[in-house]
Parts: sequence; C-alpha cells; structure tokens
Amino acid sequence: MSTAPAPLPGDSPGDVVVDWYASAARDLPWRQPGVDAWAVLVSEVMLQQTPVARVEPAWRAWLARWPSPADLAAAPTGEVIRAWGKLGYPRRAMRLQAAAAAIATDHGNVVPSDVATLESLPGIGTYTARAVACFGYGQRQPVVDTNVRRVVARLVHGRAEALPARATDLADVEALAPADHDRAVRFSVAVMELGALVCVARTPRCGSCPVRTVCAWRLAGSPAHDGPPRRVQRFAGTDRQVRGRLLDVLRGTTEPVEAAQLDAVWSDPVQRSRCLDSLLSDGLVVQTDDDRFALPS
DNA sequence: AAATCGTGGCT
DNA sequence: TAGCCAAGATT
Repeated sequence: MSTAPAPLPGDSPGDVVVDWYASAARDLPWRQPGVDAWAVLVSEVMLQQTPVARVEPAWRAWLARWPSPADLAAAPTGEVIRAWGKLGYPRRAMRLQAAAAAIATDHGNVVPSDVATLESLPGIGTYTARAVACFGYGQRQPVVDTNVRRVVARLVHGRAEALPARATDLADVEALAPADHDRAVRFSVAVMELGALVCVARTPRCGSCPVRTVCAWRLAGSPAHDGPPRRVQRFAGTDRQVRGRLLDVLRGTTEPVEAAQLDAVWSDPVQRSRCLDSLLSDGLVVQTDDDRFALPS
C-alpha cells in the first residue's frame, strides 16, 4: 500500500458535497421547513421527467386546492387532469390521485414513511419512495435519480455518462454518504443538486465543482463516452404528440365535445383513433352516452 | 426488458 | 434548426 494520507473523515467527497449544498442550493418551495410529506410526494411525482421551473406554479396551486391526500381523492378526476395542465405524462395525475385514495383509506390520510409501503402505491417507484422517506421524513436513504447516477458515473467510476440504472446504484451512493445521520440525509438532496446544477449532462461546469479534485472522470482526463449512444425519443408525429393534442382539447372545455372536434387535431384517422382509444383505456378520457368525449367526472 | 408515456426550453 | 434534455414508472 502507498503512504498517501487517508482523507480526513470530515473531508470525504460526501461531506464536501453537503457543505457545497449549504451555500449553492436553490431555494425551492418544497424544501422549505414545515412542508409535509404529502407536499413532498406531490412535488416528487410532478418532477418525474418535468423540469423544476414548470413544476413550481403547478405545485403551489395543487396544494392550495388539495392540501391532504383525502382532498385529492375526493376530487373529480377530470379536475385533477385539468389541474395537471401541461406538465406532461398525464397518467401521473391519475396515479397520484389513486395513490392519494389509497393513503386516505388505508393509511389514515397519512403518507406512509416506510419505503416498501410507499413503493406499493400507484406511480411511486424506487426513486420516489426513497425521496419521500428522505426528504419528507428525514430518513437516511440513498436516493438515486438520473442526476445522481451521472454524478456517480463521473466521480466514482470515471465515466462520462451514467450507466443504465443498476442494482449497485444504491450501494454506490451509500458508500459516498457521510457517516453522520443528519449530514447523510442532506447528502441525498445535495448530490442530486450537484447533478442538476454543476455535473450536468451536456456541458458539466467542472470549474465550479466542489469535488473536481477527486473526480475519477477528471483525473482520467475527462474521456468521452464509449458505450452505445443512448437514443433520445422522437416526439413529432408520435402517438404521444397526438394524445397530447386530443387531451388538450378536452382540458379546454367543461362541456363534452363531438368526435368531429377531435378529428380536427390530427389528420391521420388511424393514428387518431388509436390514440383516442388508448386515452379511453387509460381512463384519461370517457365517452358519454350521446357519443361525445370528455374528461372523466 | 425495451418501449412507451408529454411538453417546452435551451443550444 | 433540430436534437438534446428534464427529480421515472409501468408493462
């Protein structure tokens, strides 16, 4: 073994990231003291694939209207879909309402604090469950999202890009977390924030990175990504675009609409009807007795 | 387990 | 401009 000095306990990369967070973190509303686990849960679901800037106003309005799970559970689903607005992936809104109903009826209207129980709720997967347990309940939990996987890929593994999600991700992050409980809890938000603000995907700002001197990727000379390029999803012309247009029509009215009004949003009748069918089967749209279409009641 | 599910800002 | 990218979950 070499005689290189062991890093001081308080100066581990995890500690450095926690200290960096104290001065660099964004002032996001769901991070305010007093924000309860329900509000955290709502923020996490909204933030699944939707940028922070678009979530903020929707989150405030949502919680003003439905301050507890039971409130959301009691709302007409159509109103829930309308309130979701253009956050995207509207099935998340339905799943959030379904999760709220389960919380209200099975958990006394209290968001579960146990990761396994959280994961059993609709729309809550491994990331969101841990995020709620950690951010909402102050538990020491590894929280691994796309930001964290990218930071770990670079800092620990010396790779330019994140590997696809793996079972070892949680262990990688746990290994970085400070020993102290409270600092470990803050570390979970802090690594995410580092990935969101500094260790970003396209043009990492290594010059202002608090752990640049110990980053395996930098130390290796910032090698380019070698694995297979991950292909980004096309959007124009896809069913996703068509579904979005169809739903946008229904969001804009309270009165059910004739099929002809929906025909206007997409010229290909085959794709259009396929998409309408999929919205119906998702429960995002319903057909009335007189064969018009509307958001569910 | 790869494909699918919205939307809009940024480069 | 057209692709890249954003706190994933589900099947």
